[in-house]
Amino acid sequence: MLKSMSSSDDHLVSLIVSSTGKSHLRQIHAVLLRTSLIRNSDVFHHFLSRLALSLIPRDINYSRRVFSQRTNPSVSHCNTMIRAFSVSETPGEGFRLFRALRRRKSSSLPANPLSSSFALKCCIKSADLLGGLQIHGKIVTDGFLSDSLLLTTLMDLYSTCEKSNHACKVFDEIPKRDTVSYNVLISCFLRNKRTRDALFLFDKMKKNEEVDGCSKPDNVTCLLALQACSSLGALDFGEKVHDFIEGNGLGDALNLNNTLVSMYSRCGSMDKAYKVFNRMREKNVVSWTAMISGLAMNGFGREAIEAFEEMLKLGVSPEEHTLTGLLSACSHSGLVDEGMMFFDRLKSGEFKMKPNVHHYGCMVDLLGRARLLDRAYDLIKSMEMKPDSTIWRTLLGACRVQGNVELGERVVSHLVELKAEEAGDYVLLLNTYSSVGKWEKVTEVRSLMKEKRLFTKPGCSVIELQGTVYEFVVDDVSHPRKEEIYGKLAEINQQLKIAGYKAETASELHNLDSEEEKGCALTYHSEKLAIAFGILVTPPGTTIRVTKNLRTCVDCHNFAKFVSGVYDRVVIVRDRSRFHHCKDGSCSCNDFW
DNA sequence: GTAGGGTTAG
Repeated sequence: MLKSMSSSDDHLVSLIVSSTGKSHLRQIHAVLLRTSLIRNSDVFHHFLSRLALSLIPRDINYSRRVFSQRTNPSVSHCNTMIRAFSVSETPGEGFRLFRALRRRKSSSLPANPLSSSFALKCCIKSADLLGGLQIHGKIVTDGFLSDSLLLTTLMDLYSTCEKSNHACKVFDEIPKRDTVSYNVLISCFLRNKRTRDALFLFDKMKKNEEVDGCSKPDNVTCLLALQACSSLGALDFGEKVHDFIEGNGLGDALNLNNTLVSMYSRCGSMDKAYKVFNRMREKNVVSWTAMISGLAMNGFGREAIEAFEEMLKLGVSPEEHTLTGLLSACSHSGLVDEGMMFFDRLKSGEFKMKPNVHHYGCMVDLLGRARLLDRAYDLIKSMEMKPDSTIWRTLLGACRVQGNVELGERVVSHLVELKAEEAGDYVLLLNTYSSVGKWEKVTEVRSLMKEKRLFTKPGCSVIELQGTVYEFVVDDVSHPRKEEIYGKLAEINQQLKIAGYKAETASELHNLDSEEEKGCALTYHSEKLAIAFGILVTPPGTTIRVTKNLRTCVDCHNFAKFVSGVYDRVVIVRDRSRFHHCKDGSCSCNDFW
């Protein structure tokens, strides 16, 4: 049966949907109440939708009031309200409304997949796993398990709640998986640190696409895959994604090109980053920032400054990220005067922004490297905003390098105050003590760490060979070729010793627990294992690229330098904060250890 | 326009 609507209702509806602003809607509301037209379900729904969803800024209180005045809301009315709550600051209310709706046994309101969908959105917004599990139960009893869209939303819920295994199970149950469901799972893997699984899935999509034709990677997939490559430093895989982008007509997408520039930089391949950047038909501030930050990370400080100046010349206004890249370029390349000059210009308002916590962080790093520790401390104290733990850690790192015990202790007390102490902080303090021979203090810190039950994060290094990513941890024995790898490492150690390499493990107490247990047994850091594996399985002359999750230590840094000379290989190690391009026995980095 | 799924470039 077609619903007939009188011409005046029609007029009213068009008035509602074209209404602008809250006062306008209030007037309409008054008319609706006066004429009793508010009782008309359709008219009411149009009004509620406009009020709850289209009006910007939204007024959830007004919507809630209007909704509660309705005596017999329909499923659609409830759905609109649940949806409104899902984008409000009180998503929990949406979930409660859903539960009330589904509990109303006496009512004849039918189960509706959209109710579940909007309620899931509410749970996603508030990361409410329990609520999500309840909705999942309802989806099963309501018989909605064949609804792919609904299941995709459910996956997103599990992803948000860090339950990637649940998300995988739901994915397996989706009757018809398409590009979006794959993308949700990939983003779930990225969010939950299952980066290698994300790449595996990208490959699977490409293969499946030939079979079913509806899971072809799109620009979102490529963006996610490139992010995965960036975080792993997986250059070969990144190039495969790049080829796919070019081969499928996505080569002009600005966001993809910007991400490509960033990916190549973060994989240590500045020439490829440059190539993409230069070929871009369209560039925005993000493109420039990606380039500047990439140059900074790889130790090309002067080039980063040149790029920044060229950007200004072209009339592109920098953003906060741009300045972060620029200042970090100065600090990483030891360009103290330049860094200070840019920071002064930033403070003067020339770039139409105020320095943020990241900008201050770069300056603390810069001053720390310039051995101006007290100035760095004063700078932190002068900040308008509250210094975060990262900024204190930067200073702590500088204290360790320069053996400044007194300031190091003070910095740790700030971290304690912030309730942000980590094992790594105490390791830095401990190393500061040991660098000046305060052994009783070293023991004290060790027992303090035990007392506080602080454990160091395991170091992990990855190396990619022909698109496959291999992962190593300290003293890794999980690799099938472990004997060969350890054999190779022993050989490398011998060769390096001849060349003058001396293991330097005393100053870096990176692996406290095992070191104590094993006495003086040899401990192999993950990056050494990864480098040895690379030497073992690649032909002579091949560049070795290793990515590490933590900062690399002095010893491994020296190890990489010597390997580059003795084995005539370019060794590129990316650690948590920068690149070490080692060639002919020396490193591009400016870190003075 | 009474409707629902993924991305937040640096």
